[in-house]
Order: sequence, then C-alpha cells, then structure tokens
Amino acid sequence: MGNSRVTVREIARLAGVSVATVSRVSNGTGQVSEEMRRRVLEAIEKYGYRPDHLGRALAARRHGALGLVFPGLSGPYFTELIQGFESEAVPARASVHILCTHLREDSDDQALEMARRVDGIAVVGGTITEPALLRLAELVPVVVLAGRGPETVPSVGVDNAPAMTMLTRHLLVDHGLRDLVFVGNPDGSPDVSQRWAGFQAAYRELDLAPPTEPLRLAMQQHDGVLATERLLGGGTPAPQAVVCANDELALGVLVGALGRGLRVPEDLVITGFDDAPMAALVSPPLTTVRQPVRELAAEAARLILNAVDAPGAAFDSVVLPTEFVVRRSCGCPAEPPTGGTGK
Amino acid sequence: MGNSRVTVREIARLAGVSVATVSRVSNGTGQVSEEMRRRVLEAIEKYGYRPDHLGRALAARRHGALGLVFPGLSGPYFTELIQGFESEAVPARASVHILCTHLREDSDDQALEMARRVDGIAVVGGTITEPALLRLAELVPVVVLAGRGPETVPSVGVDNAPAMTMLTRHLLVDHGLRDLVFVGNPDGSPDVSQRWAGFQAAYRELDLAPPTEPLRLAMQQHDGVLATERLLGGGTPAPQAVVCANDELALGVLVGALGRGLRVPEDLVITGFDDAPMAALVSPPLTTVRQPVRELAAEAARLILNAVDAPGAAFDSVVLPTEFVVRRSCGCPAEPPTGGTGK
DNA sequence: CGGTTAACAGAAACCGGTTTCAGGCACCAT
DNA sequence: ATGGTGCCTGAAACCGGTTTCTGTTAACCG
Repeated sequence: MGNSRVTVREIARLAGVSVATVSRVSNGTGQVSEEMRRRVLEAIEKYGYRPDHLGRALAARRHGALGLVFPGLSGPYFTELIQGFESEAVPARASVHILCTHLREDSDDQALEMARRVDGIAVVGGTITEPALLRLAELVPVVVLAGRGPETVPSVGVDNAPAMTMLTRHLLVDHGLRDLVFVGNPDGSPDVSQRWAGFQAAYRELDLAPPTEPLRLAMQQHDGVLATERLLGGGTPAPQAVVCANDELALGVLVGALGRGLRVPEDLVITGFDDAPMAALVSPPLTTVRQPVRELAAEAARLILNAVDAPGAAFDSVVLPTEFVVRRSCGCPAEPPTGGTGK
Repeated sequence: MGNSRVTVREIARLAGVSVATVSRVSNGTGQVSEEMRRRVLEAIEKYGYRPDHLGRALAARRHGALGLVFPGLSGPYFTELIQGFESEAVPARASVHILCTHLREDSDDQALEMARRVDGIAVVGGTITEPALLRLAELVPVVVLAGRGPETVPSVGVDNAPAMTMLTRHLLVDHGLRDLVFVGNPDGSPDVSQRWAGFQAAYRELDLAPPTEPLRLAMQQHDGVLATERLLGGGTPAPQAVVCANDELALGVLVGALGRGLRVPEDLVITGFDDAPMAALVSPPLTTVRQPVRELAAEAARLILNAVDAPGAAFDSVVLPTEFVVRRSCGCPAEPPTGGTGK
C-alpha cells in the first residue's frame, strides 16, 4: 500500500541536489536557481513526491489541524456549526478533528488529549468544565463557541438574551398573552440559559412576575412532541403560548399540537429560535429568531487560525447580531409576501 | 503556551537513564527492571511528561486517526453516522477527522489529501468518484459506508432494495394502491438508487408498469415540503401515496400535506425510510423502514481499525438487516400499544 | 586587480519520539 | 575455570521533513 514512500532524500539523490534544496523548492522558501528548481520539480513530478505530513508537522511544530468539541450532534444547529467551521478550515489547509463528548465523565480529558493533536480548538459552550477550558487554553488557542467562557478565553456567540426578551415582549405586549411556558433546559447550555434569562427579563420589564421554572427538556424535535404531552395532556391547564429554546423543539410542539387537533396560533401560540429552514415552511410558519449559526462557527475558525498564525496576539470575543423574525405562529397575520391572510 | 515542552531526552537525563528506557517505560514494551521503572515513572510524574503525538506518530508510521468523508451534513442520518463512527474510534484512541465535500469539484483531491493524515477512511457512498476511491484504497484501508464501491473496496450497508420492495409491495398489495410517487434523487446516493430500484421492483413483481421517474429532490425536511408543492399544488393530479427516500422527506411531506388540509392516510399515504425518532411521534406515526445507522458507522470504524492493525488481511463487506415498521401513515390501523383507533 | 557583497548550494543539526543492536552482567551447568 | 543463557541497558540509527550555518562562486565596485 502506498507509492507515497518516496522521501526528500530520495528526490534529492535523484535530482542530484541536497535535501535542503528539495525542501526549499517544495515550499517555495529561500533562493533557488532556475536550473536547480527545474531539476527538482522534474524529479518531484516524475516520482510523484508529496511531502509527508508527519515529518513536516514535526519539524514545523504545527499540526495543520483544528479541533471542534461539542456535546452531541443533534439537529440542524450542530450540522450547520460543523459545516461553518469546516468551510473556513478547509481553505486554510487545516483538517478538522471532531470530538463528541456526549457529556461523558471523561470529556475534559478527551478535550485535553485533543489539544495535543491540533493547533487550536473551538469548544461549544457548556461542553467541558471551566477548569478544563482554562488548562486547554494554556496549550492551544481556544475559543468558546455559543456561550461565554472564563474572562481569558475569547468566545463567539449571539445576543441571546436581548433577542429572547424582544420575542417574549412581543407576545406579552403586542399579543397580550400572559401565560407563557418556556421549553428548554437552562442548565444544558449557555445559549439556553441566556434565552431563559431573556425570557424572564421581558416579564420584569413590565413589572410582571416571570414563570419560575422552565419545562426542562433536551433540544430535539421529539422532545418538542414530548413537551406537548406534558403541557396539553391534561393535568395542568394548557398555556397560551409555548416559547421554545430552539426551532426543533418548536417544530415538535407544533406537530404535537396539530396532532391533538389544536389550531395554531388560535388555540396555542408557538415560537422558536434559530430560524431553521423548516421554520418558514411549516404551516403556520414559525415566529422565531434568526441567528447566523454557520457564520458563528466560521468566525470561530477564523479567530483560531489567526491566533495560530500570530501567537500572543490577544483576540477578542465576538457577538453576532440576531434578527427577530415575525411569522404566523405567534398570532400575527400572515406575512404579505406569502399571500393569503389568515388560515 | 504549553508546559508540555518536556521531551524524552530531558526525562532521560533527569532520571539518569537512557531515552530508550524512558520510551520502554512509557509504552510498557520490552524489559525494564523495577528500579529503573520507578525512577522513570517518578520523573515522568514530577515533570508532567506526555509523549508528543507527532514524534510518536512519525516514528510509528501511524497517525492514530480515522477519517470520515461525507457529502454534506443534513439531518439525523448523518449525525447518527458520525456519532456511531466516533463511538468506536474514541475508545481505540483514534481521533476522527471529518471532510464534508459538499460535492465540490475538488472532493477527490481533498479525500486523497486526507489519506495522508489518517490511518484509514470511511467514505459515504457516492461522495467521491470511483477512480478516486481506488487510489484512496491504495494509500490506506478504506470502506464505503452506505453504498457499494468497486469490488476491491469493502463496504458496509443495508439491504435497501429488498426493504423498499417490501414496503412498496405492502402499499400495492395490502392497501391496493396503484398511483405511487417516489421522492428522492437516485443519482444522489447509492442508498437512494437502491431504494428507487426496490420501489420499481415491487411493481414488476406484480406485472405492473412501475413509474419511470422519481420526484428528484434532496433529502432534507424542507425538500419534503417542497415536494408537496409540486405534487399537490394542482397541475398534475395528486398521487395516492408518496414513498419517500428517507424519513426527513416524509416528515416534510406530512407537514406540507397537513398544512394543506389533507388527511393522512385517508387522503394521502406517506411512507419514509430510516425510522428516525420523529417517525413514531408524529401523527399519524410514519410507516417506515428501520435501519441501524449508528451500528453501520460503528461497524465501518471497526473494519478500518482491524485493517490498520492487521494490514494485508482482506476484510469483507457487511450488509446489516433492516426492519419494516408498519405504523399508521400507510393506512394501516393504529398500533395496539398506541391506543385509540384512527384519528 | 583586490576586496566586498549577494546569490545560491549543501552538510549537519534539529523536531520528539521508537527500535535495533551490541554489550555488560549475573547465574547456571558443564 | 569455561562457556552458554537471559535479562537489562544504552548508544545510535531511524522516521521525514525544515532550518541554520558555512562555504563557494560570480558579479560588482573603486
């Protein structure tokens, strides 16, 4: 297996030059005469020489790889994240290592282990402990993706709380609703934690007492279906509106609610967060908050790549803006461009 | 950055032994006296020595990494794939590199590039060209994931065609339907191609003329919504059943159909493939085919790891079984455990 | 024409490990 | 005493590159 067994020294011998010259030619560094360059390139071409990654990495003290650590892989959010990260890493000739911790006990150790194989790491907020994050940052450039880490570790995120406050305010003020329930686990991720805080803040702005407890569930579509069983299955009175921590949950709730014969938004208002592709396509279309997930991850990758190239240069945190997207599921009339009013 | 600057030679000096001994102790290879081992371990502990990955990899001619190449990252299918792969790689102390080709022009080159950074690669069927696959297999152990490659390259997949034939036969025979439309692009992936073939085969079994063209769409949920627009938007007469290439499409079609006021399965029958978590939770629950996606990827990882450990040992292709899951969306009565019949 | 300088090439050191190989030593059987 | 046998150990070679440092050569200048 492998014709790629041809090394610098062989090429050097075949071209009748020194290894230094071969290295210079293959890297385009230093001064090489036209004659030498031609001879070397000829040999490289002829024998199909490709410099070995490990040798090069060892000498250069650089792996040419970036790491991405996240808790689990569920739904469009994480796939967008990965793709955004990848889209920035690949052009920089950096390969992407992933680590999916599943919130295992040894997540911290595995992240530390990864640090020894890559040049920089993006960690999704809430995936590893804060001490581990700090130790990680001592080894390689680190950025926290979607969330905030310790002061010294830069992060890339969106303005979750204000966005959620705006959305909640819309329901409370413009639609006059009072009995809202928030679905999502604030302890699960910084994102959700901030959204929960923003949700409560909207109540306080109006001198209302906010709900004290969210409906704690994971973030997948089927958790949303589960939520409808809890909320609409009798027992407690049904809420007026379900404010979901992300679109997937909202879609699940929507499917569950429609499945029970409820009309949305007449009988139940539902909102999401993310503006996933499906949000605009379901009926009624979902009122949500658009966040630039892909761009978020791309920005993280860029920050890391910069930090790798220019060690020492402090790099700042970034907060990307969100956009409140009003559609039909909150009770607003159908948007003009969609045509047709109401149901 | 990094206290991890301590090397074998330093430890050797500090412990008053040779580097060979340090290497032997840290790897547990060869014979080392108790006294030496103690001294070395003490030094390792004291100075926090961790062998450098690159040095080790270079010397051992092994990267300690596995690659996973796929076209794009959409929906639960790919996330399950990644997690299954990862779950097998991590315990083997192999890191996971991913490459998301997006079907770019240079996919082949990028895959070959990856081959020089990992010990083995799993390629999702249809992601790179066949010649590239062959060249790849010359460099490292390769397995095709979900699909079949050239004879010489082993693959891991499921029995797509028979499963889809069984499902289609169920609609044709048990429900007496005739006007079915298949949604999915057979040119997009071997999986879909096989399912499309199985779909047509069911017609032929009954001496019926199968549809000649599928509705060619991508595989995401919103493509399913798109499908309803094409199929139910007037123009052509609506079909009796929509046979989707995967569950995501089916969920999209379901959402789209319900949004148009259709009753499922009374007005329109819908089926999926995969048995994603949501399939059982929507109403009506989705008739589909369960395939062990996670196990598929795990098996691929195992095959590769074995091939890496025992080079030369031929390794065979694997076909995992599927299971036909009958629920309500095909027109069958609600399952007993679910309780409640019909709507 | 002698001396300075710039351009270029190669020998050797280096990155951080693993592994081969030869030798030292203790122990045992002749 | 001698030779053989195992067990340990360390020097040195090796993995495949990059980079420093030294030296040669030719061009240029006064």
